[in-house]
Amino acid sequence: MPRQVDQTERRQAMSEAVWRVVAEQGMDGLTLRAVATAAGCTTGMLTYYFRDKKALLAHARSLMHQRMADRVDVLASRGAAQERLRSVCEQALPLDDERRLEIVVWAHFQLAARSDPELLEQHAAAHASWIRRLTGLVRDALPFPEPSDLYERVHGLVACLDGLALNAVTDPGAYPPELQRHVLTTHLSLILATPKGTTTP
Amino acid sequence: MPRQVDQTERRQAMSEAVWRVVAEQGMDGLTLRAVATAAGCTTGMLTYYFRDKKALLAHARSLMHQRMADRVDVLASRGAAQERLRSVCEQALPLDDERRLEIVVWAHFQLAARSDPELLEQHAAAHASWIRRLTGLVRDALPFPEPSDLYERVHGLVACLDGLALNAVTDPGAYPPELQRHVLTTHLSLILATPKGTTTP
DNA sequence: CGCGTAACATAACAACTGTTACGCAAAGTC
DNA sequence: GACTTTGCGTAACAGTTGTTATGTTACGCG
Repeated sequence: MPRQVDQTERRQAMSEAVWRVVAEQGMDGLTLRAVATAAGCTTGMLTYYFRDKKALLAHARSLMHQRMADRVDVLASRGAAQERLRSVCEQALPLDDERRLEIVVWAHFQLAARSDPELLEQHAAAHASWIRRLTGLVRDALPFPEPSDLYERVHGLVACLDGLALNAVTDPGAYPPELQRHVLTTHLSLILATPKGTTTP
Repeated sequence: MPRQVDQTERRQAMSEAVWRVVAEQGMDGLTLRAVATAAGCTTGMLTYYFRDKKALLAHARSLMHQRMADRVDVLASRGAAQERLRSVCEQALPLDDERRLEIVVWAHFQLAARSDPELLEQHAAAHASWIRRLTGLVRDALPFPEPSDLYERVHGLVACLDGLALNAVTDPGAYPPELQRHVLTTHLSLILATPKGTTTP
């Protein structure tokens, strides 16, 4: 056998190059040559490790989902209930460069899923899993009996995280990490401090 | 003078074709030929009314922003304070096909603005204006003195609307209009029914 | 009734795209 | 040391892209 290389490592490096290109140029700037340049290799190497562009994109998406899930898994198992909830929520915010990159790419993938039924299915599954996880964390963190509108509260929290993340990566100057944390703190307070909707419709 | 046409109307029709293409195919599917097909004309006609692709995109974006602003203007001036707030918020949610289209296109433009300083500036201005408008509406709707965390509450509301809209257009089946309205109701209740943050950090 | 110009359509152009084929180097086996 | 196979670079290919140039139509004025 000739020289051996770590194929898994190569594929990861190329997927990370995909992330960088998507984050900087968007989906319409995602060309094989741009990825090759970002990865410091040639298009021939890309086609050697991936059948076609679609396979490269699928791997890049899958790897990102896996990394995010792993990080959340760790955070969701340590600390008190309210601390676990908060730390997991912060993982969905672009508080540093790494998460900023992830969120931009994630948003692009999410929008791209709209025109690809296969991607949409994967996204829907991941989203449902995310909702379930946050529901459990919110339930554990509640200092009072489970309210009847828990379902809506969690969906509101998820939406707030996604929207805040999207706005923050679009205009980072207007959404410094402190502001993001304050908004999250306020929202968590409202959710966890109001026992039942004294609704004013 | 030869036959006269309403150039403004033509430009609007072409911009609306841009919206449809972006909503269905994304930014990387936005080609002049695709727009021409969607508009029922030829690429020659597109280049006759717009210098280049960038000008076409700029017009499409500008027209969309103007239409959204006009609709909000009307809603923000009729009814009681809480009703105005709610109706304006609902304009940011994909509750029907028209707004679904707008929100998808808006999201694509927002992400695209990340790699174009000029677009980013326009987006930032529009976003700041949106925040200001909602701040006023929330202030009017509050049944108690202005809380110290009003700024964070409004940003949380805006984020919640954006995130909810994004998730809803991505997977409409999982976010029927009723669910969107319930989430909005719950969130508005939390904001308007809790006088001060009895914060549980 | 010409006829000039606004309002288009058609087509050619170079640049760029994903994909495929081909070539070569090097590391291990015999 | 010949030989095979993995690992990769180079280049050619057909298709698509935005842009430009060149026709062609038809309306309204004189």
